[in-house]
Amino acid sequence: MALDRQRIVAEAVALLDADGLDGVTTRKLAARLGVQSPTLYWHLPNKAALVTAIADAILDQEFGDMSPPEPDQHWQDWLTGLAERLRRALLAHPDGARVVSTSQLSVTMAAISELAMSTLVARGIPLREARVIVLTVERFTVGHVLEEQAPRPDAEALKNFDMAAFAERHPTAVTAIAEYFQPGRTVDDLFRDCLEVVIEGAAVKARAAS
Amino acid sequence: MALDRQRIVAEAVALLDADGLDGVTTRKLAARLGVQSPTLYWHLPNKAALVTAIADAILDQEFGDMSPPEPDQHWQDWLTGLAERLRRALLAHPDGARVVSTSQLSVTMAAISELAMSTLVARGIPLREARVIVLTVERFTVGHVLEEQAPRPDAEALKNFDMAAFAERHPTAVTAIAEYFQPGRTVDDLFRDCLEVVIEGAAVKARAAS
DNA sequence: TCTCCTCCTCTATCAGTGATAGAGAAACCC
DNA sequence: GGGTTTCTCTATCACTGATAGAGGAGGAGA
Repeated sequence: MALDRQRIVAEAVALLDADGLDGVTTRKLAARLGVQSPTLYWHLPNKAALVTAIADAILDQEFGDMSPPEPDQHWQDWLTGLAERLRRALLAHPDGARVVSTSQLSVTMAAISELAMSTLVARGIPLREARVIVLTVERFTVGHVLEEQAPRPDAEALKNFDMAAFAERHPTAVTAIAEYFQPGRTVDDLFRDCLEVVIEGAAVKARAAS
Repeated sequence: MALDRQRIVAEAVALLDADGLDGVTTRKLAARLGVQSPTLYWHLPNKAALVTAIADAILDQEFGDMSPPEPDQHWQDWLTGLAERLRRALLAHPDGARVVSTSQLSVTMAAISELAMSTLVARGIPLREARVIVLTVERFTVGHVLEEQAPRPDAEALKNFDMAAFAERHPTAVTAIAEYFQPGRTVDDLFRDCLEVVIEGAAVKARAAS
């Protein structure tokens, strides 16, 4: 079982799943691979490269097959599906959004952007607007999942937190969150609702420009 | 010059400006304050609390005065201004977006959300839609600035990067970026264009719901 | 067969990180 | 003045990413 880049990255993803991004250390990763930690530096220049490789692996899992929309499918629906797949990819691993937002220049992310922009252009949307729309969707999605995956405040922090005072200062926000906890509603619905805002705006912009 | 929480945070922001988030270490911060590093732990429970305090300080700088819109101002324009102020606050310091997205439960961020949601509700938008719109704007903005502040790939990485092959694989994206570098256009314009997409969608949703 | 060379992994070590234990000074209260 | 609280100190821990440089294993060529 030779040690190569691919095996390192696969094990790094497993370690990410077990211990989160802060748990991905060169020593723990090396131990899992039955090797000493400096060995990794023969295969990778540094840890940032490892994180980028993890990001690509995470995205590849969901975007192994990337296809443009069917001819009869609205680009809005197709783009919505793309954003939902991106979110699914990020949620599939602890700190997934942090990993992808930390990584520099993921080739899979670039491929996603290329496919999305060219698809929109093929539907008659001018290049500039296509880019603006795709960037908006991508950055919103990453920002949203980043928040979804933010660590819940620990018990200690909650004990020092005056919920009553917070509710008094932020009545609208607190009521809104309470309203959201209606039976049957999940975090997926919140994302879908927010994404609809973005896609709706994209449709308006596309109509205005083409 | 007594050492208190406020002075610690102020110096931490100065250190952030000088060395970036990774440069904010307890030892360097303590040295700047003329103190030994364990002293900080009497004033702060841990480093996460420090980062949250920095996030609040950064946001406070731009949102010291928060005011609802003038009676004759469209909420769309007011919300656009709010998002632009948020972006300005994040861009004002290195890794500003990373700091805010890392921080848990910033009170200033909560105040911004409360003001924005209550403002939209006051304009007749139902609570649920108001929350969805505000969350979308906030998360898009953080996601966008996070990308804006991502470290540029270093010279070493660029040398191993085959630009021609990349352009061949991603013709639309590369052309779109080139188009963006027209004289007179700046990164501010790109943000404005993307934000317009979100706000336009928000207007559509608001009309449909109220 | 012997030698060289490249590939890959090793040991040893570095400087730096967040954090804790516990001593001790200073200031304030009774 | 004695006791207590408030704050800062020294010493140390376990752990991090990273580098230098030794050395083994295997193939290539003489």
